[in-house]
Amino acid sequence: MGVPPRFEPVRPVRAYERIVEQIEDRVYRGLLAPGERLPSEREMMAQFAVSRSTVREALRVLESGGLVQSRPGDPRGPEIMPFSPAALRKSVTRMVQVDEVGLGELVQFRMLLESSANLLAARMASAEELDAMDEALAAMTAAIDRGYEEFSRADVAFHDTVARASRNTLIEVCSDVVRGVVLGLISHKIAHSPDQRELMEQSMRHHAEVLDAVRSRDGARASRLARETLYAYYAGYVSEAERPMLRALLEE
Amino acid sequence: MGVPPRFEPVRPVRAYERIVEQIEDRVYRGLLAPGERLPSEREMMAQFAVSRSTVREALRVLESGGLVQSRPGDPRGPEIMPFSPAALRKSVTRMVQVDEVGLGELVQFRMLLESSANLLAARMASAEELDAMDEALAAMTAAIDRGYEEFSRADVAFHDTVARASRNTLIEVCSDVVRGVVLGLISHKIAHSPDQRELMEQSMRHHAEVLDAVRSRDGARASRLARETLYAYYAGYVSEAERPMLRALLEE
DNA sequence: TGAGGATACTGGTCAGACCAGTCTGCGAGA
DNA sequence: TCTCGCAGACTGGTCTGACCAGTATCCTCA
Repeated sequence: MGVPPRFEPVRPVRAYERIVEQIEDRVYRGLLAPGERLPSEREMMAQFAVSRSTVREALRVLESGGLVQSRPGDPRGPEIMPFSPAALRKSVTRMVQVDEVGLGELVQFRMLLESSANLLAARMASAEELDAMDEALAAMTAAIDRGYEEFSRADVAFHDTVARASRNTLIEVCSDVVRGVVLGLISHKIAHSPDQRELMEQSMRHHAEVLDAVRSRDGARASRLARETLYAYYAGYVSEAERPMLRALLEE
Repeated sequence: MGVPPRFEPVRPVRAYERIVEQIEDRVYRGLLAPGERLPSEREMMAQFAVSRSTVREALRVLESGGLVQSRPGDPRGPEIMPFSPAALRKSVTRMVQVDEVGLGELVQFRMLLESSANLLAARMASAEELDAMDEALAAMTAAIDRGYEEFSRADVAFHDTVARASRNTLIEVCSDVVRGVVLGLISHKIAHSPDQRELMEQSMRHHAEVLDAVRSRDGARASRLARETLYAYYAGYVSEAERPMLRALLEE
């Protein structure tokens, strides 16, 4: 039953890291809420008993993580920010940029997320949430004449409404992030597509079907629709080699 | 068809951000590969024509994003790091810490990820990958007598093998991250549980079943097993109010 | 009462310095 | 000839002190 002695590699702990930890900890424990302010750099330098450069390095790290934001000239000091998926988005974007994941994997992941979101929405959505979906769909219909840019915004809003109805913040945020990255990869292709209007109308029909399935509480159908729709919409942009992995999510 | 003039809020661009961008860009375009080195701070300060503090702030941001790593005394300069899910993990951990998501949502998300991973593994796993799963399962059996710590490690390895067989890096990484966060939240409860051994043996049986389903290419069963197993294992740690959302993923 | 500017702050950047640590290469000893 | 050990030239981490361009505030003056 002897547990072998497992040692962890040690890294020198730098002063600015300790500062980051202290501030993170305070935020995590709710002692520092979004909207509240940190002391000014010069005051923190006194409180932490370090130089201003050290304080600033800590602030840069916190800022890059989206936890705080500094604005020059603001006498109230750096602001604690509410959670934002920006950091997540950046991580995923990075994975894509370094070719750690390809478009096929992204689309597959999105199929997985949206099919689950639809399933859960069909099973848990409240009457108000169903109404919100109605409105979002109407907004899409209205936007179809105002160009792809506007339509895309309305489209995103619809997906957001459904994702929110899934009652799972993680699904909501991840859907948002992955959708954003996918669109970033191919939006230029869509924007230059000759049959834009056809694409929009097709998209409309699909979304109407999804809403119908959600409204009639048919989770299985809503879930399947998400996968089929995404496949129909994106398979053309995915390399032949990656398409089988998308199809693997269709059958069942 | 008039697109309303959409302006974006402007933020002052700071010098260190431009440095971060330049380096990120070089990494994304493959001009700077993992293992390669950045010039020393003093040399970058000359190349970018800024002061060392500015270079250092840029390096801190890159380092907090896991892109580079500095080690004092290393004459080769900061190292470009391979992709690591650490940044993702931190984002998710942060969401959990600020109560943006609860244990229920985490477990639900994990059910979703692992059920998909199992499904895909059943449909795509190669013979080698099946063998690797066999080995991982054997390692678990062997670890059961060596305490929870060791067993848990083997357990993680098994899940990793399955996730890898799904052929989707995003699923693999997210599973890893979410599993880690969940375990971080409740591992102390398990470690102090009186019926540890019973838990481990139950876990073994479940994993054997999963492997069986994957081997016989029964994706639907492998997928369902993941959801059921996770529910059985974790529902007890989830608040009553959140349990229905887990059960919503069980039926079908 | 209202508009104006002085003031005291803020963060962003710079310059130059010291320290502890690591790596390298040279030379002394075997 | 080979090995060991030490000196030096680097590295990053931190500090001090300074300047600048902004912003918020308040106080004065019309």
